[in-house]
Amino acid sequence: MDHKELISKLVFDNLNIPEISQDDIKQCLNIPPEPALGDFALPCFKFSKALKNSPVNIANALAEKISRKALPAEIDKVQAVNGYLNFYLNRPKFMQETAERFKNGVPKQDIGHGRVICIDYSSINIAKHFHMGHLSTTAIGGSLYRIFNFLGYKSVGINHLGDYGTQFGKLICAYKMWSSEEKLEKDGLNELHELYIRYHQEAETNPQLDDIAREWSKKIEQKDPEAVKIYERFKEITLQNIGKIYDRLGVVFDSYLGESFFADKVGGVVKLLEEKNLLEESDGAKVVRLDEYDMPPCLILRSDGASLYATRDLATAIYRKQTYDFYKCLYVVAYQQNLHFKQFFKVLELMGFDWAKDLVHVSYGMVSMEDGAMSTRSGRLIKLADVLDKAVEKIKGIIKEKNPDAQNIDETAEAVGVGAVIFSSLCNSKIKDIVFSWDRVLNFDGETGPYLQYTHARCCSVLKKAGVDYNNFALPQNLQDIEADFGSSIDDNSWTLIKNIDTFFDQIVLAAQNYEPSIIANRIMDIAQGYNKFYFDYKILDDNLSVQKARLLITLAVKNCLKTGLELLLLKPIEQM
RNA sequence: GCGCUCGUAGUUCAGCUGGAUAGAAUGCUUGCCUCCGAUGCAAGAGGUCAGGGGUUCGAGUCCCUUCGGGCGCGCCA
Repeated sequence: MDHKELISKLVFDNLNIPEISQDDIKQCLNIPPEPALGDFALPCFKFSKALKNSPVNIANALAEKISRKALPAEIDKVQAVNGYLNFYLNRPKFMQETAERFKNGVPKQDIGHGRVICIDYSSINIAKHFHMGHLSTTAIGGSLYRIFNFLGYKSVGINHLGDYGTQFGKLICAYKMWSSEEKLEKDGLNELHELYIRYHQEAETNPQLDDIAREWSKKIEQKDPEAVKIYERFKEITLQNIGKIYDRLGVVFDSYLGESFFADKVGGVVKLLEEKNLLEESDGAKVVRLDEYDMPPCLILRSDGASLYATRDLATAIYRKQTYDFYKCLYVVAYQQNLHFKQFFKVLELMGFDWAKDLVHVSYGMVSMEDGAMSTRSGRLIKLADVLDKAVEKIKGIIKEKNPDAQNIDETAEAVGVGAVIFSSLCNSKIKDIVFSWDRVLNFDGETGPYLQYTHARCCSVLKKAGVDYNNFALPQNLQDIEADFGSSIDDNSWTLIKNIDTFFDQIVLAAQNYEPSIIANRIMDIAQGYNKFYFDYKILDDNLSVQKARLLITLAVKNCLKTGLELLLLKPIEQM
């Protein structure tokens, strides 16, 4: 029986209000703001009317009545304060149970039962640099991918490549005029980036360029061998470059089917829309009216008959449902596109697909620069690779300074530097906008990734010193038969720490429900802070082996939470740094 | 103009279905390594939870309204 169940039963048995059930009482239970006020509290204000008495008197009477009989072993005492009925758990017992429960890792429940979660994330554009604006979708999606797998779902990562559109005609036009395979070979994505910028500059004074570009676009669609060859080369260069970044970030994809794949599959969608009588002509274009739902119409076909973003998204969603039979399909895309997703989800629903309700737009805030939005076209952007490199370099300096004898400095600096950047992107609510700042992204003090990794390494270090084989969760011989004594480390900090560990799994579930990795980030931050204070307050390797065993078990539980949490946030739980 | 969204210490942010004295981190000031990793720990200072109404025994949290920032609103994605 869990504590809420136990406590609500205790109260129910002593409170005689016919219209209030044990379940109602359970619902009312909450957690006091600080440990000094107990572990669970029942506000008695609601009973005031029924009992025609003041909340203070009710709480006092309940406390007395409950305390008169013997309390269950889990509960230490019951106290009434200002109309609240406060319950105090037995700390050593609870700490022991929790630490034992987390000894072999974070205990898991299978909530997913293998159901498929499609996650459309990162979804980069061909021929463009991976810049800071792309980090959120990649980090959030990559983290959700791991979170859902952890919970027993089957994640399917989809990189819906931006590989379709008129910009590729422009790029080929620019390539033919100003570039060559030699230059591509040498400068790769940088060359493509420069061509893109140059094209837009020159097109302003030379409108003929757009005509040539349009020709090339048409040639790509008609599968003209030369156009396709050049275009495929652009794609190859992009994927090579960005693959390196994905490796560094630790994100994976199960599919790279992009827009071009779906561009010639929109016919079926249009036909279906016509059959359902949803399509309407308007100013030469074909639209689905959504007035009834307080939304502007959803554009399906341009006046020249070409498909649009929404059309291809409809085709893509149908394809994904057929291919993966997903339980949910997530789109990790910035909030600018809120309306687009609302519209396209609604259109799918109107088409009669009941699974439209399983599509979720996971929207997040945007990253901008101090002087405005990032833009590839104008060349105002900050490349992620540069940020990662700078972070790694700075970390390397810190390690060399503080821990000159460290092993594998390069490897460690890579894990910590990259981790710091990822963490900065995952630690806040995803909806918040971020103004990029070098100072902020390169600050490693306080609530940062390095702090978490440091704390994990610190745990490993103590455990190792004590002879704990933490990879196999085995205590050393000399502690095996000793009874752990938790009684000597039950202050409020240690207590809060253990309670944060106790509910760690629930937080992971909450993070999944809200598609919000920052919930996990906040929790492991609390655990790390609590542990660092614990570490300072107590000697882990106490001479008294019973005490030592208890503290090692707490350390192991902390380590396991940090490891799992870090991994779910794409950070590496390194063992020394 | 309409719609969505955000507004909490100087700054960046937490704050579970409404609950007790609003919490961290970072600036800043100042302590702590003869002891398990000082990338650590602690103390001080810093708040009209944007303003105003309302619902409630109780509002940072819910409702209305004003102000301010961001985003979106037909042939881009």
